[in-house]
Amino acid sequence: MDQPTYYDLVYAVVRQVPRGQVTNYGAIADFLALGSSRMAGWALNNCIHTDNVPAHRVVNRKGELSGRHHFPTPTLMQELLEAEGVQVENDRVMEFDRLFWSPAKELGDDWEAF
DNA sequence: TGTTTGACCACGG
DNA sequence: GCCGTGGCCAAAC
Repeated sequence: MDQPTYYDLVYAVVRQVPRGQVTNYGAIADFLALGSSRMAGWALNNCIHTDNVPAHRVVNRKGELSGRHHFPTPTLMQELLEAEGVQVENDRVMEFDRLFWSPAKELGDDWEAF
């Protein structure tokens, strides 16, 4: 395969994000011990080659839809979130603190089992 | 093979 | 509370 292992881990974590909730790059990077949040972004950048990865549920630490421009259409990310009941305004997730989903907190440190 | 960039984050001013 | 800088790792040029 032409994709490194941690890419699959990022995809798997993103797939575990419940509908109607969101997470951020830092949480994923820290949970997978990638070493830097940018790796999460790089992995998500490659997710365009992979299906079943709800990348619209991944935003930056401010709750902004930083990756919307990488979607097929800039508005698709917001559309998907709103379709799941997440209020999005001015390209930012409303009540982001309440909708935030932490993999380390929900899945636990001994995840890895997939 | 060295430099630049990237869907970021934390810290300091 | 906003802006600039550093750090982090990997891939593209």
